[in-house]
Amino acid sequence: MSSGEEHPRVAQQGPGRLDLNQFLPYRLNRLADRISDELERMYAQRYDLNVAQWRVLAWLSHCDDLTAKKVCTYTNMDKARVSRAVQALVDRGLVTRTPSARDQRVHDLHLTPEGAALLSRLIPEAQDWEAELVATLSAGEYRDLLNAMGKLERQLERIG
Amino acid sequence: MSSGEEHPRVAQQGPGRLDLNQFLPYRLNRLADRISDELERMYAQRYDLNVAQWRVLAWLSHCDDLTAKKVCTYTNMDKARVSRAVQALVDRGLVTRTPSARDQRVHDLHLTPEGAALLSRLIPEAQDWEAELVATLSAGEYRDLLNAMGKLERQLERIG
DNA sequence: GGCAGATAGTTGCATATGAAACCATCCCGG
DNA sequence: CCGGGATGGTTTCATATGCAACTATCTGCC
Repeated sequence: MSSGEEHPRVAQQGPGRLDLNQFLPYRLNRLADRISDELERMYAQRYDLNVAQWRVLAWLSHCDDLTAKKVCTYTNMDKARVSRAVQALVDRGLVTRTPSARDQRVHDLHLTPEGAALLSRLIPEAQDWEAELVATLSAGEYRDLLNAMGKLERQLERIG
Repeated sequence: MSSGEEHPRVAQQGPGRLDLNQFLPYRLNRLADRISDELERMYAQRYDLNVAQWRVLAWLSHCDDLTAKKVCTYTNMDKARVSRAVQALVDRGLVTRTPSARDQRVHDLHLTPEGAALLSRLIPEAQDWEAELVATLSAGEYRDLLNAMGKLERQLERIG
């Protein structure tokens, strides 16, 4: 760790050169990846959940009457990925999937008591960890950050 | 697209509930993923590059005398992934990999003229796209955003 | 000099993922 | 009604990835 340079020697700027540290997509990705890695370790080690499963559970805690399709749109995950995550959660008895009375194609997803119990342990841990992460930001900085991210997401919809 | 609700009905908050839209790791990941998806489409369609390959190229444009190890530490990518990305770039004649005179274990990476030419077309496109993305942010908001992200990264090092 | 451990990089293997094909159900126009 | 799409969801298949084992080289210590 102390052997190599922590920061690269930067070549002169200019056309055909890209300063990645000023390139938002790169910075955002690096940060998100590192955060994701940390949380993933937490879910995986203690609860044997992968990211997709965690997201499904989190949405189930967040809003009632969920379906796989909704999870796809909310989380931007592929429907195959969601399907497999839900399957794993059903197999573990954390979630129920029942065909909707209205539309037999749709399956309503719900937490089982076991799933709710697991979440009631996991969520506080995740929130504590997040609190520690953002401890260096003031309340205003935190608000501005979420705000800027919201603007970027809306701009993405416009561009894409 | 217009059929489903864009925003989920949110259940009551409380213990055991998690509002994902206020949960920074989730928000950050979703934003980074969406941006990444867009850029990936751009690299892939027009230049037949995947993300790992693009990152290696970008670092090569950014600083001279690079090695696979440095790419690993800078980008947080697995060394196998970097190795395969470099291999692909060498096969395509975009990058050279020569054993270092000092240490036969390390390989110096350099752009070929072809690689530099490709970057000189790709980088402006990426920058234009980024400019469009952040067009909704004021200069101050943009600076604050990068600043907050820097703080989070430093805090991550402390925590992890 | 020479062995023990570290380090750069590659390769083999198991798994996670996305795209596309597929199935079942629903909806709509005639 | 009923036939052609659309839609929710699953499965199949190819690929990308991470981990671990491995090779080759280097470094330090005796």
